[in-house]
Amino acid sequence: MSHIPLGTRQAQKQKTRQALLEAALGLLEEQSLSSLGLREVTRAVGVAPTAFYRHFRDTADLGVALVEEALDSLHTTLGTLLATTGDGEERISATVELIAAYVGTHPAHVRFIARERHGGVQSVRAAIGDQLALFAREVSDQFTKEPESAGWSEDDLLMLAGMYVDHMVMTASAFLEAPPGTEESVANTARRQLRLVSLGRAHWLDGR
Amino acid sequence: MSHIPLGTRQAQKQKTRQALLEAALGLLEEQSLSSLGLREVTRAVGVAPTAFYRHFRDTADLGVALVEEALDSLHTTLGTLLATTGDGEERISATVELIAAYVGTHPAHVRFIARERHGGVQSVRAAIGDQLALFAREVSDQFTKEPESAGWSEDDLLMLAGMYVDHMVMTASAFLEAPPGTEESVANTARRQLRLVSLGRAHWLDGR
DNA sequence: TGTACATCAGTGAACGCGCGTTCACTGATGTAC
DNA sequence: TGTACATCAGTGAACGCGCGTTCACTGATGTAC
Repeated sequence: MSHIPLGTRQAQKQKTRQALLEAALGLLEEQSLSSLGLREVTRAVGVAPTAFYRHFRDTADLGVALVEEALDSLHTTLGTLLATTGDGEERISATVELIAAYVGTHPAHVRFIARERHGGVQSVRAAIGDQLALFAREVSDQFTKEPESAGWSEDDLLMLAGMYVDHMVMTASAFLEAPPGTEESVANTARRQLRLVSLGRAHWLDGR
Repeated sequence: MSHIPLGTRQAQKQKTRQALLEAALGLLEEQSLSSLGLREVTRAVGVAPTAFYRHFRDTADLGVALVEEALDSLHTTLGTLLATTGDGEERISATVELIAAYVGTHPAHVRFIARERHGGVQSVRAAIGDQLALFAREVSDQFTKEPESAGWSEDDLLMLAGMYVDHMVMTASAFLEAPPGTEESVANTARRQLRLVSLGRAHWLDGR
């Protein structure tokens, strides 16, 4: 956030902190945060175990920091998505391609969020829940501005936004798990699901 | 499954095995399978750590057994759901109430499935994925028999069934996380989501 | 610019502890005759 | 029914190991004058 040039000492501290976060993210590819050890992380970075405490209270604390980092990058992507307008087929395709691209550039972040969303560490679960609720709120605010939402209650728009956010996380995770070569099938399913929700949205007020 | 009376020895072995599974399920309320220790489990049951090996190779193996147990009980519930017919509002309400009831009677199973579906243990993730795919297949077979599905491709029905299965798991998990007294709000959201999907289904073939 | 002192990110030794796994065992249950 | 032997679920001691945490430390960076 800050663009004030940091002193050498602070800059080095940030670098170590970032290295710890990245090492942890790597180690979390094949385990859950709940079993991640502080010594594993420092070993991967090449610092003494005790250096960990200069940055985080424990691995749960590091997890919360990872949530912020991961969802910050996702937030940027979401902004791109909301900026594009139009509802039809081309927007659906663009959305799915954006998700695929995000998974391509941030696979470890996606894995982390999908895994720890319902994971065994309460504080991390709460942090992810809060962030996703904020996303849903943003999506719903965008919906409010669209003509398709005329006549919708605030609650219903939030429900719809929540479905899109959930779908985005599920789809991102599906891309991640997809065996090489099957990504197009995941994309195809994701597009049809979005089409279905979009149709539901279009007829939501049909019976008044 | 078997109703042949077991010998005393085999019966006792089954009892211990069941106790290990139940103790593990309890311990998994506040951690992930990835960090569950074999000694924790045997300690909770009151047997020697080495007794564990008479039943499971390791905790991942126990996890796969838990998947089978958990999804077997869910399968029964799903059967009830598929047996009831009709599409409108009353079926939606019945579905959501059935999910709520299931969470009430099997909270630990729900937590386990939601947590480990994207969890850190590959074999367990695969087992859950396989079982949920089977569920989707069953739901889709049921859809095939319904008049509302006339004109639908097999793939599209499977996509729809998958959305229902995913929604069921997400809703069950939401009930679990819901602070006491807020269950009705979760139920209300779940019903509106089902209504949206149902509307999408009704208009799927509108443009041919 | 130079000097004296304060700060603090990272070190490394040490600790007690619980882990997973091995092994030879025990004693109740099961089986053959 | 009784006896002799086989099976095998659960035991308990022992092991080496990596864990999280504490503590006093070092030495580069930052600050006051």
